[in-house]
Amino acid sequence: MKKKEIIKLPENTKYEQLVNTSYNLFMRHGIKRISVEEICQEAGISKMTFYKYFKNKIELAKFVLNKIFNDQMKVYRNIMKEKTSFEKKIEKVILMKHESTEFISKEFFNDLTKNPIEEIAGLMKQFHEDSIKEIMNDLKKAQKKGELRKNIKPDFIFYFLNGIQLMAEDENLSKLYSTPNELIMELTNVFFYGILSNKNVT
Amino acid sequence: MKKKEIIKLPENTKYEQLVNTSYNLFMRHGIKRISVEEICQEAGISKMTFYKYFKNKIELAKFVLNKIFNDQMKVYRNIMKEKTSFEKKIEKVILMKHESTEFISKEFFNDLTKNPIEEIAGLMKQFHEDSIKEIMNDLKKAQKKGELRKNIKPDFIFYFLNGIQLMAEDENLSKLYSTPNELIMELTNVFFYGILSNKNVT
DNA sequence: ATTTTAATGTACGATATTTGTATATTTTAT
DNA sequence: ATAAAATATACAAATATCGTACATTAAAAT
Repeated sequence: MKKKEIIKLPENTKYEQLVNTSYNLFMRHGIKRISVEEICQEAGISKMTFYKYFKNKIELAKFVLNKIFNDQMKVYRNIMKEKTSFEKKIEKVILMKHESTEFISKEFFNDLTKNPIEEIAGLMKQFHEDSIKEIMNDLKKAQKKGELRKNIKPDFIFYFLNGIQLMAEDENLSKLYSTPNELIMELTNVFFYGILSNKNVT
Repeated sequence: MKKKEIIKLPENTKYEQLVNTSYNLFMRHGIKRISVEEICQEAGISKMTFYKYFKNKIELAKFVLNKIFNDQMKVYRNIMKEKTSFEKKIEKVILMKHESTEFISKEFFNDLTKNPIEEIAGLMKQFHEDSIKEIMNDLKKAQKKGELRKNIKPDFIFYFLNGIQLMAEDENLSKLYSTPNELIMELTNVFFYGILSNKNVT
């Protein structure tokens, strides 16, 4: 007789405790530095309970990252729904991006880019592509509405966005900034404001 | 033929690099979480060089803590030398204490109190006693000058200060505050302002 | 009250990481 | 060219972490 496969998932206090504390710990110290036992201690649960909900630390990290990503995209979509100018929206998005990465420590960022755990790296790539797709869509719409220069090819924008991602991962470039946030902020800034339709350009 | 025992210590770039980066890493993550290799990588030195200057991580940590303590005491003494009212000085000291612990992460604090490495704990105790002694002295002086209530026994103040230290280490008390800083701030506040001479009291 | 279920604590072998040192190589200054 | 200082690499020994098994306790359901 095997054990039941169905586990009542959410709304569980222990479960939420686990997710929340690991979220905080990961944010402050990255994934590598945090041990399962530390998470359990901090969350006030036993190790066995941990392994009931998550196969291992990586799975938990993936879940947490998912949460972060989805939360961010939710905010992004809400901003895009607003009825202000495209320029204002972009401004807000940049600000949002900046603020949301503000608690993300250098070590967390490094865990995700420099010495990434294989699985996590894949997840991050997925997230990146998804967000690119969605943003691209919005950009195309904006272009049609004349809020962006018409003479920029969507493909160019796509590769430029990828370039930004790569640049953000370049440690030589990173060295020029005291925090990853600064670099990312700068890059997105250049990206968005650099391609904003000049009022005199067709 | 043994190697020379004398090593030219300071002003060395590598040496300073080592001390500074470890200071930063310790502050952000505590001692336990940081490995020697990580320090070396971050500082851009080899492990061999590390072990030339410091016997091990603990010794380095002790050195760094020493530096922090001495720097703090220097600031304290400078404040005490000023020619304002005792009340104002205390205010400044509290502020200084608060600010100096502001970069000290929760994890660093925990390393020093909750699960302390034996040697480090001893050092911290020493620091604590030294500072108590010095502060006590200043308090006695202030008492003589009538800036503090005369009817408080120095011994009481001594034990009260110890009590503060203990309270700061009590994790049940800590839970009431989001950061250790807040708790410490509160405690010192109560201590200093609670015993400040009421203008109507002899 | 008794049974089921869920959570915990302890212990443990298997891995993985970290430590501190030895050795050979490279760099720097003289 | 030579000596002194720093580095890279490799490594055994010590530690830490992982994931699981088992016995125990706590809570919930019957």
